[in-house]
Amino acid sequence: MLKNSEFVSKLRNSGLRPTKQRLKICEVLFNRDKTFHFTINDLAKNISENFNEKISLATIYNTVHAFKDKGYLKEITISSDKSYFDTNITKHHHFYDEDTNLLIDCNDNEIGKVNIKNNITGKKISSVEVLVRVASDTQNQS
Amino acid sequence: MLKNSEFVSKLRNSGLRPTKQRLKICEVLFNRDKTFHFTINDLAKNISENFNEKISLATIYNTVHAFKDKGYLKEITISSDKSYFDTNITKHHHFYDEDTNLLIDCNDNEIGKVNIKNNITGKKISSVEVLVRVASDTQNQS
DNA sequence: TTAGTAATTTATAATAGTTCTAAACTAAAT
DNA sequence: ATTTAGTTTAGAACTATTATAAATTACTAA
Ligand SMILES: [Mn+2]
Ligand SMILES: [Mn+2]
Ligand SMILES: [Zn+2]
Ligand SMILES: [Zn+2]
Repeated sequence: MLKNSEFVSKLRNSGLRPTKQRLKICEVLFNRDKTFHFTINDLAKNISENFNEKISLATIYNTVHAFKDKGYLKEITISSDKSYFDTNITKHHHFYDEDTNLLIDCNDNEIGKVNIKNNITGKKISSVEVLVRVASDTQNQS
Repeated sequence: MLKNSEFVSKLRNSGLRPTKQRLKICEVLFNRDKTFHFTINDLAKNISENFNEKISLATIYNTVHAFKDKGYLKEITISSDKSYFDTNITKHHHFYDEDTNLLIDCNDNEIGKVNIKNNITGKKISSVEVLVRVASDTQNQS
């Protein structure tokens, strides 16, 4: 629930010029109560259907990647043919519903802390992500 | 370390005809001591460089997917632009070295059991996968 | 064996997500 | 105002993957 002037500052502070396109994307992504997951295609469709503005696909890609680089979005990879982005940038895990293709955040009461006992020598852990795939109880095992 | 006649049975038992191409792919994938991770491209290159046989890319895709469907391979998705396959079909987790783009299996002494306290109602867990991204200790935080 | 058939392979086209290009446009600095 | 560097854009290019449809091969049953 941030307002326009806050987005302007946020962008300026990140070295990104507050253009009309970026502000619209900020509004769509960050001006809401709850975080959510989206694909580039979702976002493009959302903007073109619900607003008069037409933002080119290239700009949507550029902006989403810029926001990811600045740490305002996280990227979640579930399958090789689609990339999901997450406006929840806190450390958390996911359920992936294979029936609906929907990503669902895990709370700490759903997945306990992952215990990493040994790491690769000379390397630093940059992230730890758990993906729990779930599917409808019926129609299993092909 | 399986031999040719074993691959023939394995394929027949799966309802797949033991063609020259499938047997060659079995040999490359399964006739070794240790499991490993590969991309379709790795596999295609491996076959074309190390053997006289020329297997079309379409057949490599078809075969790898057939093997995955039969449970002889697991697919691991790390980034949206490349899919990895794993000849280790046991439940296990991975380190992903962002410097070298290499996947490394985790042993149970490296990552403890993931504790899933609550699951989505009406859904069955089909897999639980942990991916630990690691990178060189120097040159962090862009 | 020898057809007959269904499965498989293959080259190639098509598709889809994403990145690149280079020209037009815009925000900020002087 | 003018300049400059950053940004947007349409469209081309790229890349991984899937689809197509004709040729080939593996199996079946006479
Ligand atoms: Mn793709
Ligand atoms: Mn792609
Ligand atoms: Zn999330
Ligand atoms: Zn593995």
